[in-house]
Amino acid sequence: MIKEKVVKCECTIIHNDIVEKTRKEMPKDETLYDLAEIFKIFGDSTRIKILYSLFKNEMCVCDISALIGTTQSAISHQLRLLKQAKLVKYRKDGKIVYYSLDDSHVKSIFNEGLRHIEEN
Amino acid sequence: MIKEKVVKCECTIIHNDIVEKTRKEMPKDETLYDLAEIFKIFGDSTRIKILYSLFKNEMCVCDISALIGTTQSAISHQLRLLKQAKLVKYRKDGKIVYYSLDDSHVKSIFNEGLRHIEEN
DNA sequence: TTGTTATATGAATAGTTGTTCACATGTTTA
DNA sequence: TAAACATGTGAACAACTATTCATATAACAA
Repeated sequence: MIKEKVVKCECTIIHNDIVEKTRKEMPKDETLYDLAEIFKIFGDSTRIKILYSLFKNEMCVCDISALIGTTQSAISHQLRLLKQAKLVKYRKDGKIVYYSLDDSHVKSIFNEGLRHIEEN
Repeated sequence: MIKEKVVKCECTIIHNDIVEKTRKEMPKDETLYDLAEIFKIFGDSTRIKILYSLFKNEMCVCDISALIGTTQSAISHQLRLLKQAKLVKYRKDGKIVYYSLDDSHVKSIFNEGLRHIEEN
């Protein structure tokens, strides 16, 4: 016996019109990937805490780790990701590095998220 | 030799006033965790695509997998997560299950995210 | 210069997660 | 009833990720 099961498309398109209509309305794949990338950044409580820390004041790495209660190293690693995502910026003053928010949408995105939580 | 290095707090709080002020303004930890959980859900392109699929019409599992180009099984697993996060709801019609959006904030959150992308 | 402090970073590790595969469940149809 | 079909789900696996540890870098202080 060569093959016991017939290989078949496991899925039948039931509502072809809706599928095609929706396909045309979808943003292009690249956009959706980028969108997922940004939310992936927000999907970690350490990073959320870092961003919240910076809502009103700039802070140095040391301050942030003390505030959040995590290793300086861990914070530094996460700040690198936030930098890459253009969510924070920094300025150096001697050996101290001050980080601050670099995006105006973070607050509104967080607020929308909070509203979802509150309703559930 | 028992210990070569002296264990020390690796971090000095430099700006104690800012740290304390910020600590008081932070949402409580539980809220921040919940917030991260929601964004974690949005942080996957398959789930983003599913949610976008449902922006204008309800769709059955088969339609969604055909549209997105992923296994029915993978879609089904992801729909479970979206259900748990109360982002989608469903209705059954015979053996067909129709899914639809169950949250009014998804669109505005996505739009804010898109605005961030457009600026970078 | 030497020691100290603030921050960055590579490597290793443990934990998490998305997909696949095989199969179960439940519904419809012949 | 048996076969076909839509969907759900547990287990396994591969890929990814957050933290830790050790150490590097760079600026300052003595």
